[in-house]
Amino acid sequence: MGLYTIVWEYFPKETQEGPSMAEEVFSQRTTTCGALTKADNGRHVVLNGWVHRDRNHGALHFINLRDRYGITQVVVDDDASAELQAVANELHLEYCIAVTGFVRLRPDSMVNPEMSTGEIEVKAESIEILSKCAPLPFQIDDGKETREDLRLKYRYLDLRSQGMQQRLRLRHEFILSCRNFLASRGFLEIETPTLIKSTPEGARDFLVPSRVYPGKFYALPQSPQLLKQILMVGGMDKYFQIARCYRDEDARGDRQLEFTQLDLEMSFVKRDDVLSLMEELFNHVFKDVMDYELPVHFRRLSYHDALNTYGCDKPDLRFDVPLSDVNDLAEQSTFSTFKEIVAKGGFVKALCAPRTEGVDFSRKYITELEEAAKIYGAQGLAWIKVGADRSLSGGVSKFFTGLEEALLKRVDAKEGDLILFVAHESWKKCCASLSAVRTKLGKDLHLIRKGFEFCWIIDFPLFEYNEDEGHWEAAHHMFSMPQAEYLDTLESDPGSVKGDLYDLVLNGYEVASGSIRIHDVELQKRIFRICNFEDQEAEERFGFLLNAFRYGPPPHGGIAPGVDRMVMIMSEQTSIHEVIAFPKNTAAVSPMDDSPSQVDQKQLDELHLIINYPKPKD
RNA sequence: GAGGGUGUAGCGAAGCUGGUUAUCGCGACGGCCUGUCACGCCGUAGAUCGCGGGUUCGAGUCCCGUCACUCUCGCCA
Repeated sequence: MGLYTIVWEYFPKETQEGPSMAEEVFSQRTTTCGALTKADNGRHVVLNGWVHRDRNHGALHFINLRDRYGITQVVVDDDASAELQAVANELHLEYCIAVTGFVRLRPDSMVNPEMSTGEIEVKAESIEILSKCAPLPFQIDDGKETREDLRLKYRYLDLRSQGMQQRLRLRHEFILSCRNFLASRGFLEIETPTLIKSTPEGARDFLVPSRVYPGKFYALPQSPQLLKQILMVGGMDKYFQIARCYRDEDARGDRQLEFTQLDLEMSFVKRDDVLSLMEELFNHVFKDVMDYELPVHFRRLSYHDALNTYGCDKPDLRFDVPLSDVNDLAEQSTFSTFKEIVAKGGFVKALCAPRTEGVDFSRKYITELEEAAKIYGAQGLAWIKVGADRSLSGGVSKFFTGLEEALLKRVDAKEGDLILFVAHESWKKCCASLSAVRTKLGKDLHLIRKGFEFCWIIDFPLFEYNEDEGHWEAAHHMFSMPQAEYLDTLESDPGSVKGDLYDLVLNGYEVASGSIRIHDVELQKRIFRICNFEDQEAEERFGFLLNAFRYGPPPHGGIAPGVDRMVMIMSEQTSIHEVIAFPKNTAAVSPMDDSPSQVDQKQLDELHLIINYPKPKD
């Protein structure tokens, strides 16, 4: 960047056009491959870039020269010197070259309306090969899917593709727009350390051994949670940070070991202040970056309603297909499986798959849907077809005699639709399995609308019971404020306590999570105790936070949108690898540099580490 | 930790109920070509069919094991 700035300043525009100067003194780039138009006709230019296409007609030679800014057609004419012809014949794809020449208009019939530079071409006077390129391990941007591990191994080549260039640009613009907005609202960007104290907050920590203190470790932050709260105690009032976070858990398409959050925290705010700020932020950013108008306010759903209506706490609202409670109808039916589950206090829920052109609700397809439900714990998927004149047929229809109209009305079914049921003793598993069916239907029946559908999920439970460990733990994290009406019943009925918690959901992905925080020592200790941290242990692990809270902490709260996921969704991708320059694969390996790798014994010795290798499997 | 999918030339794919010389496109290499823009035309090389074992007269194809990648469950406040 600095280099080009210097060149521009050194050579004001008028002198750039003098061929002798540019040619003799500087073969430095004078313009980029996306900049030239017919207004530049006659200009003398130096372009740098890569050979994107090479069309050799013998005496006439076309080269598409590409850089980050675009593509310009370079022509080596039949009147070119023998020397220039020789260099042109030597070119191959992805050679890095410098082209000196004149901008000229293309003949009218040769204008390419597909290219922004399609009205002009550069007649080459000389071409310098800056560096050659070995035969490519895969073709860049040829429209075909290359195996991802190969793309990641040669990421530097993959990054040259138009898609990666556009997505990393979008990511830059997204972050820049967020920064600008937050700065304009008085937020300070403050960096917090990435070597911090390990605190058991949920995910497994990445640990960094201390050389100076044998047996002691730093942890990489899972989020700057406690540090940003302490910044609030420090009177910083409004803070944000583009924060790298680390979690040593198995990766997925939308989860990396390390990821980036737009972490922010505000003092003297209530929940709705945070929600409003985020709505304004994303309205600003989507308009700024994509010219996309979001609604001023996002829909809000309680956690309970989200599960009950869509079966999950991150519903994709780009299509409808709501879930209905049918316990009462199941009870009146003659289907013993349903009746038994209802009798045990379980749940029966149903949804209606709309008749869709080109999709046959065959037994085979219903089995596919059933498989999707079973992954989330359903024992089976019951079904009924709605025929002409609204008659019910197939599946469990015979058990619903006399209940036909009530059922049709409940799930809002029409002719040709398919009604699907899941029954389970657990409400969550019932919801989750039918939600999986809903999600599959959304894709298969092409129900998903274009666009961006945000919604808030609020009123989450503060605690969840951990069956394995035998105690309550924080559903979100231990620093979230219980809603005021539950303050007296925290200990007596943790399961019913709702927190001042909020998630932001976009197109079926959780894209941000936050809460109003606790800022009272005694309340914080009560939460620790409920989560099985006795005072002494809490003091050891979180003493620095509790100490800070003894010195006039302000009420505060915040949220942390995931940058990778946001940019992934904005660029219509389904993997965050597509918006990260150098991602790791699902096996936690970076195929390009082959990390993680072994280290020298000397390094281990300095860190006082002995490796206890796992025994090989028999 | 568990389940599904994939693995055939440098890349992307085809290869049927097992059958003898494993096919196509792109790329590479050589040649021709004055208006292309995914240029075109002619030719050449390039594959232990992920790896190991088994069944069989015969395995890319069937079976078992294993590895890699990938999706999902668990896990991820």
